[in-house]
Amino acid sequence: MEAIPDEKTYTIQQVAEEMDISAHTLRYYEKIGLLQSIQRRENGRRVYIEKDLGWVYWLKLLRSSGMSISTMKRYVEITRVGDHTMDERCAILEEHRNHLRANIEQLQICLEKINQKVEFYRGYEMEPMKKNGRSRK
Amino acid sequence: MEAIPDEKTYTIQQVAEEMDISAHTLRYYEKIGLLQSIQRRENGRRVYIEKDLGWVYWLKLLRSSGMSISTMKRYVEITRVGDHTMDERCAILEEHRNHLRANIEQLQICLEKINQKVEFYRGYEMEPMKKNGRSRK
DNA sequence: GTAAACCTTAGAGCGCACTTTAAGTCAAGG
DNA sequence: CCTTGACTTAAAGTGCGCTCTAAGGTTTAC
Repeated sequence: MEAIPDEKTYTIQQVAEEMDISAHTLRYYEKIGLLQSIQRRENGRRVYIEKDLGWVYWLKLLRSSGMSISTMKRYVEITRVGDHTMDERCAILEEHRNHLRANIEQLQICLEKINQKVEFYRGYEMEPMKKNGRSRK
Repeated sequence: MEAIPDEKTYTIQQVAEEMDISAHTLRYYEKIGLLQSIQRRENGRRVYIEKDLGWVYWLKLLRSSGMSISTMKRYVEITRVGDHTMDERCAILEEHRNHLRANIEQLQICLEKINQKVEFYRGYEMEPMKKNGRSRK
């Protein structure tokens, strides 16, 4: 699979440290099919190459942006089978992007309301008069 | 506890619908102490008033912005005991706000990278030449 | 009257994403 | 040789935040 003869390789611990992910999680991701074709030494130990680190990076990014494991699995699987799945890959990312945008927007609204509350408390500290009601909607 | 004589009241289902939260979750929140002093009818059924809806709204907001149940509990408990806990309440909100801001920033970075990927796919669809590598860091 | 709809409780179950455990293999250092 | 420590596996366990179930009580509509 690899054409490059002397590519830099990594042990599971090295990947864990470099990519800031636990070795447990790396094995877990491989087991459930998120990381595929991780090479092994003769003794069975995992050998990671740059391409694998690239995947770890990308998977971490998708996870941390809220994509579910099952969606990531779908993405990985169709990426594996060839270039003819570009359309669906794109569609998955676009849908995720929409969720993400909505999510960010929602969080920004929350942030504003929390800010308002903090300011209310700050005002109260200055001048404790009467507690006013909460507004909603 | 209530001075207003004819305040509008709500059943658990009405609250569930109006606030878009399940009746199960309302009971659960009450059980774990997030919703306090919900009144009851003679037959034991819950009666919610505006103030309670205000709390539901606020709790939903905190949850959806990523505050943990246990932090919300702390917030609720100190709010209950009186105005001398304003400082701690404010501190809780400020810390949460910091997390939230960091979180939003992180998500925006993710969004950008996903956008880049989408654009790469789009470019590929136009002109499928050679698959390039993933960049990281 | 009686069936359907809605409420109550305590407690069990679930889905997700890990995280840990147990039991074993292997390689290097002293 | 023996210990140490990093690795392997399958499988069990964990924590969170609900979500559902079971068994029963009450209210409303016909």
